[in-house]
Amino acid sequence: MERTLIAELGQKIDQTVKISGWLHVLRDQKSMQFLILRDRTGLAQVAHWKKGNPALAEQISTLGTESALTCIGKVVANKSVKLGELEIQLEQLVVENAAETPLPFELQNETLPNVDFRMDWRYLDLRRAEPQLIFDVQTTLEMAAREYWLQHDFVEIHSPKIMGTPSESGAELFEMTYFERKAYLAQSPQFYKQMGMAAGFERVFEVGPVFRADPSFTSRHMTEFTGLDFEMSWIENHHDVMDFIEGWLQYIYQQVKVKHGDRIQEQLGLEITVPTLPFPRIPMLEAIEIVRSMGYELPVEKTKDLDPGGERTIAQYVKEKFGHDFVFITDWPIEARPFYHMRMPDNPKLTRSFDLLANGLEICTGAQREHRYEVLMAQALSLGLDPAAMSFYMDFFRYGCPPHGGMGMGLSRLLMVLLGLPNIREAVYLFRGPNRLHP
RNA sequence: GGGGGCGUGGUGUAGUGGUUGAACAUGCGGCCCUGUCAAGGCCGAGACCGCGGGUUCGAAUCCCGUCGCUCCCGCCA
Repeated sequence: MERTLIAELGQKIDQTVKISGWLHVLRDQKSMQFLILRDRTGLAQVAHWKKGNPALAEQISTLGTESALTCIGKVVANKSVKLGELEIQLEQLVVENAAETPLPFELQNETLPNVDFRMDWRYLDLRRAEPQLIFDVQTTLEMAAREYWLQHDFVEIHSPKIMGTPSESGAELFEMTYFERKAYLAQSPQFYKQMGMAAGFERVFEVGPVFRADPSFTSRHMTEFTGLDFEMSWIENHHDVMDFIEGWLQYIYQQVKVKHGDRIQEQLGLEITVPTLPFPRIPMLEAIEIVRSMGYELPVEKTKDLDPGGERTIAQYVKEKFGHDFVFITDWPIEARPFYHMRMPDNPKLTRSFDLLANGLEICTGAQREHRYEVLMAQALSLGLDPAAMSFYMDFFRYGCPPHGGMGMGLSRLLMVLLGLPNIREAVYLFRGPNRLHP
């Protein structure tokens, strides 16, 4: 017999069906047993009259909640049943995998164990409705991101995550043994995305793992995460990149709202707001002034960028002044940016770069890249870098590399902001942090 | 790397110096209940209060150390 999904039971009244799922609740009474079964589409009541089959009744009594079951029985309409006004009269039960009792924690309780304990039992934690929604949303988010990229002629790439030389700073790299040599886990696809520009792909994107060896203990950092990256050629400046990001994010929000808006409202009490275009853009030095004028005290050493409190303050300003949840902080001073960011032609102290804050959280960094070989070389040298150590990268700019720019965004950070999640651990399938390598 | 907070039955909490009552919720086990549906009722098991040391007549409670978790800062996505 073919399996029927619980959501489809309404169309099967008076038919005998097979449903499979987890024992959500067992109500074991004197003469009746009610098994609430849960599959990915919903909950349904399975009823069993004990006297009809005492041996089966005894077996049911031993079942622990969360056991994996298959039930065969007749679907009957019954107005008094609160779950869809129908129930299944149990005829046959297959215990596919009994759950031991007690469970490590109660999945359906209002109060949940702390995050760390739930991470130990993540597969059980994920059975709850909220995580199921989160990952349905993530799937839609990634799908929408891809669709938008494809509609705009991007090529998908998969760059290597094992690197022979540290890219960029080198401080936050995981080192590994690679046969007889040392190698590093990529902390960004940055250089390889840019190679796509030198390769004439014109527009590339990548969705892939990113590794950071930072011992960061916060609610928004991980040592391994999924990066959403793209790079595009023939731009005028960094505003072209921001223009693209806006449209891309708007499309993602629209898709999520259409597909999951009701569930998100129902389960998280959150109304998805599709952002309007354009997003506010504020140059960094102006942002610092605004934050100061609002009475926020930046740490004295912060003259070139904002601290997280400053970011939240500017986000609050933008929300009040423009009613917007997003803001681009643009034109960062060179001190706060890597050597490959292009500098302003009329002000070499500033770069053609930006960060994107969403509800005060940094979710994205981007820039126009310096594509002129001599200029790039000079910028690297002026920051004390050794271009020879990354000659493969410098070579990209020797034989006709177009002007280009792009950005990198954290998938889980975006999901966090989108769904108002308090901790990035809730927004990732399996969390990796300085103290978390299992499961 | 720096700082704050927390650590009590499986889980979530209460208790913050005093007599063997460490409580509550939930889960677990048993019994009861004519179909339940956030089911309900009764009974029961389950914690030497993270670990080590100290102060005190007396420590879950105060102090020191240590480990674990968590949040903030730094760093970033």
